[in-house]
Amino acid sequence: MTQSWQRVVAHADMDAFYAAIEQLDDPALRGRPVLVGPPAHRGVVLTASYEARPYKVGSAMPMARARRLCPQAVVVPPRFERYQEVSKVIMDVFDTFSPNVEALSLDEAFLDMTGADKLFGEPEAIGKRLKNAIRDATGGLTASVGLSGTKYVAKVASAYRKPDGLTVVPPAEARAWLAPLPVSSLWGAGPKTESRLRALGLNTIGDVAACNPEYLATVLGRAGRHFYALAHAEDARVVVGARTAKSLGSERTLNVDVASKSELEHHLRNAAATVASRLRRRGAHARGVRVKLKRTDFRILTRQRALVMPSDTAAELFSTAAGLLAEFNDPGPFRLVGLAVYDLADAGECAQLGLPINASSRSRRLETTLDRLSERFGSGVVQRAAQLIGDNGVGVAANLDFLADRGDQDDA
DNA sequence: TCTGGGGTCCTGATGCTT
DNA sequence: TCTGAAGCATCAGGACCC
Repeated sequence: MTQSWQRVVAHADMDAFYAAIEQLDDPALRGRPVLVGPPAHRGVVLTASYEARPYKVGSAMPMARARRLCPQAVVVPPRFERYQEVSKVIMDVFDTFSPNVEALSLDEAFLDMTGADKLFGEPEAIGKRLKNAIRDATGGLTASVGLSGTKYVAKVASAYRKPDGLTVVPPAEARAWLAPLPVSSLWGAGPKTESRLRALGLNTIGDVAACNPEYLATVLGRAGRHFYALAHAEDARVVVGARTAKSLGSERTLNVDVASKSELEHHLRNAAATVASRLRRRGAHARGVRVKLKRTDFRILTRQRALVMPSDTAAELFSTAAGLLAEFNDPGPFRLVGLAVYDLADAGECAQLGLPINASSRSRRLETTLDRLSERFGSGVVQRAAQLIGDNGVGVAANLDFLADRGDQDDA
């Protein structure tokens, strides 16, 4: 009975989302092990279909290793635009169930279903209707759904039976239900924290619940108190609807490790163009720029700098990033180059702050042109175009516009 | 054996201001 | 004018999530 439920939280998680879409779109892939991931030398599996999982293949596994474990698997490059399209369909379904939906990623979301029993029935009925609605709207994709009184327990419940699962955990039973699960099921405890907990003799969530909270706090700091609360099925976090991004970035693992300044700048210039384009699409400006380099030993180095004026132009992001590049006291080589912006001012804030449009109309037009070329031809062309524009402004832009319209890469 | 790309949040160190 | 403490902001790195 939902009377004993102060809140009803549902968590819906699509099963092997990317791989399932590939199998939906290509009947020849159905029933076969499918690995979605970059076909390039360096890369990891984004999603493995359930047919591949008996071979111990899973997400984040190096692609080379996955292919060895499951040589008969079909490797499919990701099609993010298609996944976004299907995600939109699923999110629209969620919106018909609750006015308060918190998307966590393309394929999962929390739904606050408190008070919805009159409309949809008991929690179990809500879960069944939600799963059926997703299947109907997508043409056959399955989701696993968990329902409980808190976000944390609903999330663990959705992962409890996969694929195509439905698990309802009444709040009164939540603590006992969590107790036998491994500590790795604590939300926020990754491999490092799991090792630390196990070293303390804490192997299950029940062990953590029985532990002295002061001791946990001493050992793990604030996270210790957080894990203690979760182990007691206490989670006051509410479902939050629309959330705004706090940072955004673009990074690339390079095919070949790079040490030279000019090559690093080349990659930073491309990243700046991508990020600036995304900022403008959102009508946002950034107040800071961060550069990230990954050494060949996988150590990550970062340097950041606040901007004098919030900006949304590739030129300003790049010039700041290039300045930061000089601050790394490491000769490299590096396997990854990234650029991110943080402390974003959205369109409303920009208007409130009376922010000038940073780019002149001329350079703004050039930037727009580069964005169009980047989307159509890739970053190499952008780089070349940026060099050309350095030589000859508006006339070059006009030509690039024309070429972009023609879709003629060679001429560009 | 070989480790992505997009993010968020937390912690400790450091430097500035009062 | 100098000095130290406290508070705060910023930065770099780490851990985590999907």
